[in-house]
Amino acid sequence: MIDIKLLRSDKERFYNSCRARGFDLNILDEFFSLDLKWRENLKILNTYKHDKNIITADISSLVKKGENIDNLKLEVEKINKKISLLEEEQNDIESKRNELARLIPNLLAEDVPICKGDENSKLVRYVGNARVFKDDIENFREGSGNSKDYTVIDKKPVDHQTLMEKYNLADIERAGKIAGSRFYFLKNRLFKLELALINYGVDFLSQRNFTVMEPPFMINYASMSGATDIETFKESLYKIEGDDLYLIATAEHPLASMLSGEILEESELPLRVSGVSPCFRREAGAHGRDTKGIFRVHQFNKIEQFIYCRPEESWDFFDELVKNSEDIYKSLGLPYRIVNICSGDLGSLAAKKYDIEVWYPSQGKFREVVSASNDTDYQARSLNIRYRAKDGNKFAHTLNSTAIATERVLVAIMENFQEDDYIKVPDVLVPYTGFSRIGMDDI
RNA sequence: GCUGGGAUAGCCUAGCCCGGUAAGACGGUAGAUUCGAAAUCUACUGCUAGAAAUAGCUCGGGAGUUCAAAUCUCCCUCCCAGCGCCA
Repeated sequence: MIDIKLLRSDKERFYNSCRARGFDLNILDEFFSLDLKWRENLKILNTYKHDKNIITADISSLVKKGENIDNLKLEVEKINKKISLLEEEQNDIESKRNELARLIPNLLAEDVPICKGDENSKLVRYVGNARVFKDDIENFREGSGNSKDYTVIDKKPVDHQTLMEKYNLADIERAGKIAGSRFYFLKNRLFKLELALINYGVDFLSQRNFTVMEPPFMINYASMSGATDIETFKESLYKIEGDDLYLIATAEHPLASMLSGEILEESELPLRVSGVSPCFRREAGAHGRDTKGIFRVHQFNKIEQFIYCRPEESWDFFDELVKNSEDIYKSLGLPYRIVNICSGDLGSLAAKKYDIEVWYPSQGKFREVVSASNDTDYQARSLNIRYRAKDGNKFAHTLNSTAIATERVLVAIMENFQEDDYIKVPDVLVPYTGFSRIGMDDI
């Protein structure tokens, strides 16, 4: 949620930011007209209530003296009628106004590239040495800023669903039978590789001062609505029938709402927490995209980084989050690029977002594996997360970033490290898997 | 799931039975005092509207009774104790 006082006092900034995002400016106009009416009504309402308070105080003293109060009662009754009439209108205006306010997105950071659609995000850097199929060279060079760090391969790389079939690593069909499309059974060494990835990620973040934890996989409406936006409710979230519970779409949701309503000591900040959880997503807007395999599924596992910090430090911690994630992909030996996501493609909570995209040889494309956002005070305000500063309580800043979305990374490992009759396991994972290859009939 | 107890401001706590301006410690900020600090004293110390004076709101959440609700009634959430069930 944006700062309503700031919105009133610095309209131009919000109009510019919203325009760059392609946000409907009529919503801002409507907000301001409702807010004006709300403030006018509030003034009137308060004078009514003041009048009433004076009379009830009189009644109180008359009652003590044992005198008659019937006339005053009638007067209060009249005022009460006026109050309840106006209050009804005011509540209506207030809830409409607040609903609109909740739609207004965070202010953009200054270095966010401006764009209308999606394809104007800016390359930050490319790192690694990608295996690029000879027909995909142009794609690669365009996506990597004309990098020369790649190796051409003449044989078309096999896609992950074929590899999973070949080495007996998943059962998509039966998952479809019992749950529907976009589900999977992970089997054998692919499943063990996932466990290894999770353990590796947990150790990795633990060494970088994150408190690692397993959060609740379901949270209530109040927490969810504070942690995310309307769009996510519509597109992503599963609701539990009969209970006030939603399945989390990322560990960010419980990690953010964990401290809702709390006031932190300044000395506790920064607070680095990490959550490992399954993520449940309806993928309502993704019909027909990435329908094969385990690339885009309704349930996947993810290790998430989350930081609460003081406002003046949040951009440093944004860099820290990106570096942590980047180091993970470097250590796995996966070629990736980092992209500064442009204004039109940014979620409403984020002031700025970097994606890390790994090269997928069979697709001949960089695809997202990490999303790192600085939500500044937007999320903290919705969740009422403050810290005690010298000059009063202030909203903290919150940041989040994927560390490892395991299914996406499994696909990347299979595709990037495929050999003719096995898949090579990244060296850093071998201590966790106990095997260095995935081949035929391996168990 | 059952029975009982509880939730008051940053924190601790009074008020509840018996309805009438939410009292008091602690902590925090500023000032006085001091060479400086401690101690002491004074003021301020939630939210909303307002340039301000000021006014309104605020006792876990919601509804009701009443001229008037922290206080009475009903519903809900969470915490504690005991019992029951359970991986």
